[in-house]
Amino acid sequence: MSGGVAGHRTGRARGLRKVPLSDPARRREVFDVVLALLAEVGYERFTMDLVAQRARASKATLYQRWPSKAELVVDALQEHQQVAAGPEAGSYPDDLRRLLAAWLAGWTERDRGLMLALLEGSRRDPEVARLRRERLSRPLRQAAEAALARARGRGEIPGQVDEELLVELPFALVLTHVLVLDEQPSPELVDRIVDGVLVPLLRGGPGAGRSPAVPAEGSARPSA
Amino acid sequence: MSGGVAGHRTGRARGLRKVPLSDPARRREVFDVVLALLAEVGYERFTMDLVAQRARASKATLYQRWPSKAELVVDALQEHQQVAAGPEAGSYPDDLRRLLAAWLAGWTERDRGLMLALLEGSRRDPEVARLRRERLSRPLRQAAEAALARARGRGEIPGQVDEELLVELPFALVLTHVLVLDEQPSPELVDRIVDGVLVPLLRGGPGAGRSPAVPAEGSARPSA
Amino acid sequence: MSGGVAGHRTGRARGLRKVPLSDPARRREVFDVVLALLAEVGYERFTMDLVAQRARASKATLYQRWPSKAELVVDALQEHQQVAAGPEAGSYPDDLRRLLAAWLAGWTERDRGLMLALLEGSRRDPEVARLRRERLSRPLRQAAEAALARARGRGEIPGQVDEELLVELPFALVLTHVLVLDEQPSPELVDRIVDGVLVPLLRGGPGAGRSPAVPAEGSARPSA
Amino acid sequence: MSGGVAGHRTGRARGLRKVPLSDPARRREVFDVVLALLAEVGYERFTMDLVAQRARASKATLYQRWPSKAELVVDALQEHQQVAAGPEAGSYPDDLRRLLAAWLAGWTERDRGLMLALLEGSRRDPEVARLRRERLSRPLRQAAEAALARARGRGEIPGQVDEELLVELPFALVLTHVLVLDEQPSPELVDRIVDGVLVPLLRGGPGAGRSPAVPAEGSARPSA
DNA sequence: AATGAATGAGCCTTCATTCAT
DNA sequence: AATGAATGAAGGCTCATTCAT
Repeated sequence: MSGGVAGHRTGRARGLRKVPLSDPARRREVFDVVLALLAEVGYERFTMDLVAQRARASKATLYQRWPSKAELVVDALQEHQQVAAGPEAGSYPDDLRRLLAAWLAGWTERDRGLMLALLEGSRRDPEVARLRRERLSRPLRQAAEAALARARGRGEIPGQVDEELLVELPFALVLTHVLVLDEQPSPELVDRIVDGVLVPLLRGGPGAGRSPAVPAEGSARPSA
Repeated sequence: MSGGVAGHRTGRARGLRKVPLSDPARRREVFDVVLALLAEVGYERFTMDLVAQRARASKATLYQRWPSKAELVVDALQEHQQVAAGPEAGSYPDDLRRLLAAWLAGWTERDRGLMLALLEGSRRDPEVARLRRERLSRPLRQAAEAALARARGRGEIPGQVDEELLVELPFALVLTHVLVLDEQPSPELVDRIVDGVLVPLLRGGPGAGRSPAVPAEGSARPSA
Repeated sequence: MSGGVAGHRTGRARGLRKVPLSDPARRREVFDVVLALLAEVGYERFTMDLVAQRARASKATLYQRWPSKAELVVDALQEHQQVAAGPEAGSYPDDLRRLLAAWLAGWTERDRGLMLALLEGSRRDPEVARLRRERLSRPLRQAAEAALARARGRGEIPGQVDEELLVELPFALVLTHVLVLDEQPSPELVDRIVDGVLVPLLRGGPGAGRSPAVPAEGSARPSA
Repeated sequence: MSGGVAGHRTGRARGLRKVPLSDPARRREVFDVVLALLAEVGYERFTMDLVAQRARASKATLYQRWPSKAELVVDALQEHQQVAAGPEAGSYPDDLRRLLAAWLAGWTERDRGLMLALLEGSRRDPEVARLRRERLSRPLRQAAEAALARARGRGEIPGQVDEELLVELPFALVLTHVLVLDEQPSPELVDRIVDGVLVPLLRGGPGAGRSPAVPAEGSARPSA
């Protein structure tokens, strides 16, 4: 009664014991379906029928565990959140490089769609909106702010720079690339953001921003 | 009472003269309803019934002018976009300040929702996606790139700066504030972006870069 | 203000004087459109919009002349009827051969569809049903009955033969081929009916049915 | 009165226990409604709403079992068809007499309408057309052709007779009476067809044709 | 606890018909 | 007399949710 969840399609016509939704693995299975669907079609076109079908459960069963579509979505989203581990490098740019890399590392194709679904669902369901803020924005922001604090301590931040925007900057750029430009975020993008924006931005300050590999301009690609 | 087969409905509830949709003012009226609705509920939950109701038209009438929901939306969006007139100030930061200010000037509460609806609709309808790129993103980007070209001509852009990201930067920050942080964009935000990010970013000055007149890349075209 | 109707599409963008529906040629033009449409899509899917579009008239104009879709259809059908000229040959089979040939001669692709439309429309509109009986069934039946009377006079009809069915026979076969088998009626079919059914049927009788070209069996094709 | 936002509708009007569509009897019930409706109004005016109403089911329920109107119609028609058991009498006329009697035996008033609906639906939906051919026309035709083969074996068919038309003949006459003449088919009609047409047609006897055992053409197969 | 089945309330789109010019 | 435009009433199909087993 727990066994490897085994979500394959290997002709499970009849001979599969029904796994209750109370089983954590089964739950995860459902969440996977939910997240995949959200990413694929967005919040509004996400239907309980689709979930039931793909998760090989009946809608009634789903409704027994989650009282509404909104709650199922929120619950799935909640579980999904992986808090980025706080990095600690020697300089703000490098801290950010790691932070962003860690953030993007967990991204699959679907997270791009999830991002959109999250924004879309926020309008319909305040709970989704809260989740968006708490789970997506805040942790990253906090990690970035911690890095900022360290940088400030080291005197890396020029006085003229708006610190709040500085923190938002990298995420804003990634978001724009993902949402508006339909791009899949890449490690190169991280480097371009750090070397092409953050480093120059911090240069004027006391700490006179040191930057590891400075690739002049454009879509630089430090080959090592 | 309760018999009566059909035929009641005391025509034209509020003494409103029938104004044809061909009338430009009436069209604008409908577009206003469409945009407001889009902003309120998003693309999927936007219904023709709602439009008809609010615009005091019949669905059939709407369908006479626009062959589908998608086309009505696209048409309304199209009409709505006012391309910001190309600013021309003495410095890149000031150019951008004007550009952003012009962009945000037309923003009402609803434009946040519109932005989201556009993103949402893009996934469902390729036509909406195309529109978003061509009519909404491109003009802004071009204006910003023109400003960049002039700045480059003046030697304002340090060589290390990633020019593409530089162009995206201000918009990305606005977008983030609007979409993710639920903020209404304000003139102060513009100033913070310009003074707290752009200016410091460009501080290195010409010396840090290369010769003043390098048209590097993009569709930049030095003023001749 | 009458001129050759000229129903071509030769770029009649603007420069075409509006021809009133009172003009007989214009009426015929409309009827042509109606009949073509009926044949193409049947009675139910026939729409006033389609008529208006193809006839380059406005629906309101059509409604001015014909108070309803049903009446337009009926009127068009009425005009369309060409009464088959009564033939007069030396024998019943030859009479029928001519009669059927004359009937089918006027058939175009569209008449097959019209036949169906007529049956379909009969259910909805009693007037169409009446038309069907009066205009389609009766004239043919009368011509055939006249031929039968002559044949009877000549002693061509064996006593055992059911005369009513004998009259219906050829039409029934044509109808079946057209409606049920989706075939376009051909001159060969007429010969097969006359030589392969009528002639043998009359053989036993006093007149001992003479038949011009007797092609043994199957889909005979008298080459001359 | 007139206030109340929603939620009235005193459930299940007539104390009808909810019987699932999976129940065969319930299915038959729905099919009865479908067939009756088709017969009454034809294919185009047949609506899912009407079916739902009369069958006391909800449209959504119907759509759960049948993915489209076309499929519901086809399914109902399919179930309805009872292939006439192959008769086997001593002579072709008697064989046909039985075949026709069996065919018409199941006919109710509504089958006339059904026939029309089938013809009508065939134009709109190829699936209906296929069904009509395969399920309705073919079985009859095959039974008739089998009878013909036996008759041929017995030397009943005069050589001059067009065998294909001979097979179609009785059905064509019935169809004409039913569809064009608005008659309800009666046992008398069968006798008139057999005695007044078939018998005289075959009177010439074997001598008029050729040797008794000529399997000429078609899918005829002399009884071993 | 899981599920097959049912359903009210829409949603997009179309059609015959009527107005106002 | 002709037409551009408007519209109530459907019609096919879908979705979140609830029953009954």
